[in-house]
Amino acid sequence: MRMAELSAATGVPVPTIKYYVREGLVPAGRPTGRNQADYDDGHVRRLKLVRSLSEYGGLSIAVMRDLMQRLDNPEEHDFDLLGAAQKTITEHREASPGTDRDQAEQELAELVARRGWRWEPHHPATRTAIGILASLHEVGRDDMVEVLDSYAAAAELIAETDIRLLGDDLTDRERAVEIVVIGTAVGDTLIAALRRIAQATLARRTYPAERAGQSR
Amino acid sequence: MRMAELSAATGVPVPTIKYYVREGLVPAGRPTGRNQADYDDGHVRRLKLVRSLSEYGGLSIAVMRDLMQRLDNPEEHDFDLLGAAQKTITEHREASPGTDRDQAEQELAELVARRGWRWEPHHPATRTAIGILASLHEVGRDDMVEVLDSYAAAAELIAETDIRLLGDDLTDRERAVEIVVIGTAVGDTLIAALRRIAQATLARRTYPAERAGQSR
DNA sequence: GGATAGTGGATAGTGCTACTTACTACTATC
DNA sequence: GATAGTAGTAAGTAGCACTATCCACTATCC
Repeated sequence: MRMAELSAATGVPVPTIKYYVREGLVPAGRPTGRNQADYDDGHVRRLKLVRSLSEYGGLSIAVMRDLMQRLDNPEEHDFDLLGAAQKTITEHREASPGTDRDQAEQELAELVARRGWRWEPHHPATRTAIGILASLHEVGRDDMVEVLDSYAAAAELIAETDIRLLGDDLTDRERAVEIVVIGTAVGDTLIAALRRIAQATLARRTYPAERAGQSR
Repeated sequence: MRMAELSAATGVPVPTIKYYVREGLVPAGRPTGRNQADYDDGHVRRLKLVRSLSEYGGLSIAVMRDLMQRLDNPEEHDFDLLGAAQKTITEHREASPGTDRDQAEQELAELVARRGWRWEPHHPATRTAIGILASLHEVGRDDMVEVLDSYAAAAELIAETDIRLLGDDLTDRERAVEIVVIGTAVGDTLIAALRRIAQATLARRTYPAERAGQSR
């Protein structure tokens, strides 16, 4: 397969493919001559993965490069790989200074204890959650912190599905990482979309007729 | 309150506040002289809202300007406002051409019917969900589409909490929009974070010891 | 009462990201 | 043998979210 065919098979413009190869997101083709190379289904697959992660997962080129280099490096242990993959796509944003993060941290720790989850204070997701809780207090939305348990129950339901999807077969590295990465990054967007659709329905049910939280 | 105090109260640098005022995200101060103006708690509050939405909600300046201008316009009907707010923060991304969107659309419509939700084919969240489903098929993750019902059940749980939070009192416009906007935008990130924390726990339970999907 | 730091308002510049364009020397194909 | 395409590389671009600099003016401290 030549580059034009690769481009046609994926819908990604040729210069963009060149850019991705340069950035290490997609492996180079197998050279067949001084200025000719051969691409295969693996390239098509990888390219579609990159597009999905970028379009629906919102991952940056730099994050994806990290991920793909880990994936292409056979030295990396499989289970570290999955954990690392999960952490890589969880960008940690520290709370703005001046915020009361201690109270938020304690609230989250208590929630984690109530649910019987593991408390991992340095996990980027933990740091993000703490930042959000602190931020919600700042903005005066303490009521949202109070219903945290409801959100946590839903999150656990989602996570159970995620783990079920991963299954037992972790022998295919590329496949396993794909499951984790797509499931997590694209899954976030999917869940957000489903949430909005459900919201629209429930809003109409709660505030019927012209009172509904819907235009028109 | 002068600009330096407003900056100190919110942690937002003075030039950034000026930029936000220029962009219409924050109303100008009440002028008290040729080059002096007065800011109050409303400005502090608005500034914190903007920061939260940007930092944790990932909203762009342009989207927030839209939102804030709606909020500051007394012509807008309250319930339209809420629906519009929800749609504004849901960026719709159309599927890349060449993808089989018809099949994905039908799958989603069936899911919506199974759950008794309203089918709103033009809602941006619907369009996004269709794009994701098509994309998942493209990447060969059909198994993820199969467990859609589990995700939808969790999404409904979240949406029920959202609506409960909104409550009955929709008289305070700014407050109601804040609830919807923060709840939705920041809530997405919060749920994503909780999901990852739950995943880490469940992964360890499913793949114990060194097999856990966690590095160290 | 005079130095100094700060003010609102405006324009221009910065750093970053994700591509695009343009170019070169070469090659497959009609 | 003309033409379109190829790999590889360097330079350019568009958009975003600020940030810096400037201006005439003003509040405040010593």
